[in-house]
Amino acid sequence: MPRPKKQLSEAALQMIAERFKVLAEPMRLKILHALWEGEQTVGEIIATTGALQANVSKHLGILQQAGLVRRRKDGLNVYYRICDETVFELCEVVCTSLHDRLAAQIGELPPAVLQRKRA
Amino acid sequence: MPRPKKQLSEAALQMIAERFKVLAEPMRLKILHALWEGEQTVGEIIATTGALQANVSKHLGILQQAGLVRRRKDGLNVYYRICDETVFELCEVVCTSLHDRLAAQIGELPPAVLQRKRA
DNA sequence: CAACTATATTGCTAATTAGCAATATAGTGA
DNA sequence: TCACTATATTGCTAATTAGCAATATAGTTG
Repeated sequence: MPRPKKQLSEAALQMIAERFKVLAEPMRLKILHALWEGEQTVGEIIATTGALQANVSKHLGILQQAGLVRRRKDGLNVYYRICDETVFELCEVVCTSLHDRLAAQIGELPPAVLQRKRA
Repeated sequence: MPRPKKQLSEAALQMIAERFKVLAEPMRLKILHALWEGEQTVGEIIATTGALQANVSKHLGILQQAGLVRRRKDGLNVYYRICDETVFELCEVVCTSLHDRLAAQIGELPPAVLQRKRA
């Protein structure tokens, strides 16, 4: 059955795609994940992610530009925190979708009759 | 207050980023939007989107590879339909987030005192 | 002021990819 | 078989970008 039509302009498509693009980098997801539990300094994020300082700084700039994180400066340190909670919702939806898809693919394979090894 | 820790492996981050990457192209969003109301042939999608045949075909291949759409062949035509409804949920969450962000930015500007023109 | 630390920026290179044009493939009908 | 239509694939080019190295900036402390 047909769905109700929703109109989407080229500009809207562009903006939506842009948001997805920001989230389409594993390192940025890693940084967001590091901020899951609360704000951190750049130095802490560097330590958590293992990335180089320049790259972390650039990614944080991109995340801030997209309005996903916020800066707070205190002395020499700069603290970043997530300011758009939909980030987590998006990742959760994607994770569920990926999980369902892989589970369905498993279901299409013949059942594993033999265990090759025992633990 | 700190959130409960959720573990995410590099492989998981990679897969999630990959999904976002597929959605990070306006033309692919346009194709998905065209399929919002139901399945369409490639020819119909070409007409709806205004893109060249080769590009539509390539994008459809990417969307199928990602498990977002399904092919059904009937004679000369190939019908595509969306097979992962989370696509719409993701776009809706993003739209809401973008809307909120822009509304907040408007709120930080001084109020528009004068109308430049009347309709 | 100088020396130090934390973060940001710039220049570069390699890899990815969207779009285009041309060609290939598959299904239909005469 | 041939001619035709719908879709897929391939080769190419231009644009984008992540990561790295080096440098610049800002804040602190002496």
